[in-house]
Amino acid sequence: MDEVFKALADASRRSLLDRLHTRNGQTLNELCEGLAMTRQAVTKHLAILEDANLVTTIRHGREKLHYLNPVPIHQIGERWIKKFERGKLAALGELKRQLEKRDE
Amino acid sequence: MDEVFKALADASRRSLLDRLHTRNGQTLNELCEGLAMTRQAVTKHLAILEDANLVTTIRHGREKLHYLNPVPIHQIGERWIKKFERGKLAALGELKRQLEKRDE
DNA sequence: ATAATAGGCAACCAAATGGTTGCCTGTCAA
DNA sequence: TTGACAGGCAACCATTTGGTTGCCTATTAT
Repeated sequence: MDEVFKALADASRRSLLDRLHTRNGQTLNELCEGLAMTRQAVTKHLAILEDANLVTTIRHGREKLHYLNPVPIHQIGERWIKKFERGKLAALGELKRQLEKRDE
Repeated sequence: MDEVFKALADASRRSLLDRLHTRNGQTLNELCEGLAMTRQAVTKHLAILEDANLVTTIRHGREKLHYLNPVPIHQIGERWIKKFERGKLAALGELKRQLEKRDE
């Protein structure tokens, strides 16, 4: 889980996920197009995404196709974010109370 | 949004949010209890959480109370994670197809 | 008044991060 | 078969990050 959060912390990596979300199964060079980064930098980002299991790759001849794996993202939502949904209203209510009694 | 992702990338910071989730409105020293970190390290983490608007503070005499703000977490879920929910099954189906034809 | 308590500020440090350049390997097409 | 293309490896670099120690300020309680 920690690896996923760390992988998602970088905007370049999130935009790579976005690119795979709009078109899945791209090669490294395709993913590089239009980015202000060298191919090697993108390789490193993709490696981090792969380690976090957010991207799966398949070699096909000399090409390496990259596929988005949405499962860890889904798990962050289910296992982590939902925990903070419960009691969200309660927390906000408490915060409001505190803010109101600030000038005591 | 980027600040929130960056703030959530660190396990210590996530555990501080957890602590505030179980008991809201704690002081700095309370949040330090039992952690293998100096008070100053915790201060820095809390500052990052505050910059990301994940924590709000209220001075009360010489004490500074820390309150969890669950809104940015909720937004990550709504604005970002949900985007990847759509088409999740499609993506997995495509991945499965690719994996199956791997041995051609 | 004064000591204890809660927190803030700043300098410093090692390690991790995000990026580069240079070169090498494997695969495909002419 | 040989050049072009897709990608991999490794060394190197600057900056950011997560942490420390030392000292200072403000508030509270005795």
